Amino acid sequence: MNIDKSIGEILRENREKKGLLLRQVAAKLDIDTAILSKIERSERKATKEQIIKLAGILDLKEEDLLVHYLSEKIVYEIKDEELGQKALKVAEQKIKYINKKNA
Amino acid sequence: MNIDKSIGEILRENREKKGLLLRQVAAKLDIDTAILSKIERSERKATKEQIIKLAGILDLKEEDLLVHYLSEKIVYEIKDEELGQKALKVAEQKIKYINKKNA
DNA sequence: ATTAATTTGACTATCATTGTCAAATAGAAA
DNA sequence: TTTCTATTTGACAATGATAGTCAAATTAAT
Repeated sequence: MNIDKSIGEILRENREKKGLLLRQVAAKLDIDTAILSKIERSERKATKEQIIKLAGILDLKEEDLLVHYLSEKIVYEIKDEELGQKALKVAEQKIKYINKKNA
Repeated sequence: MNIDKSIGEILRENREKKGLLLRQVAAKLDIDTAILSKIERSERKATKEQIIKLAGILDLKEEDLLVHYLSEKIVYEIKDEELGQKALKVAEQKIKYINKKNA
């Protein structure tokens, strides 16, 4: 998994690799070109539905793209927090605990 | 760290341990009693500022309470996600990467 | 049975997010 | 250059989520 690239960069690279225009991809997503431009430059966040559609349009593995997307949302939420790293570790434990309980 | 208790439960336990009423604590937070009641029963989320104040009012370690609070927000964000656990791990790597870069 | 404390639910206010649109800029091709 | 197309920018509107108030209903303690 590409830890060092933003999801926006990945989307742009793959769109260009396929020779598609912002306009064309935006049309398939049923949004304005401006938004997709912003998503690719990390100025806006995509929605989950858009990510799923983009995986289809750009022939990317949906699961990978979603993991990337979700992890970016998590990072965004704690990026300015002193205690972010600690909170992440505790969150992991909590999730494990919840999953165990519901197993 | 108390993985198995919600932050609401911790707040309630410690409020009662100190013999304080919802009304009294809510007044110090400058919010309606109803909200604090909901926070303690996990029906609403507190704000970061409220958590900080509560640590002071209830003599809890601010850092611990904040870590609990942040981790709960993270868990909330991915609790319904199939890929939540994977995303968490990737988020950790990304944070490490970011911190290394800014070191 | 009263009184005080908490809970519930309907409602409002505020704020973040998602989107549109049009104008500005950048890039290619003539 | 000019011209045409693609992308970017920024102001604005619509929507949705979050925080809050208030009053009535419920629960618990005297």
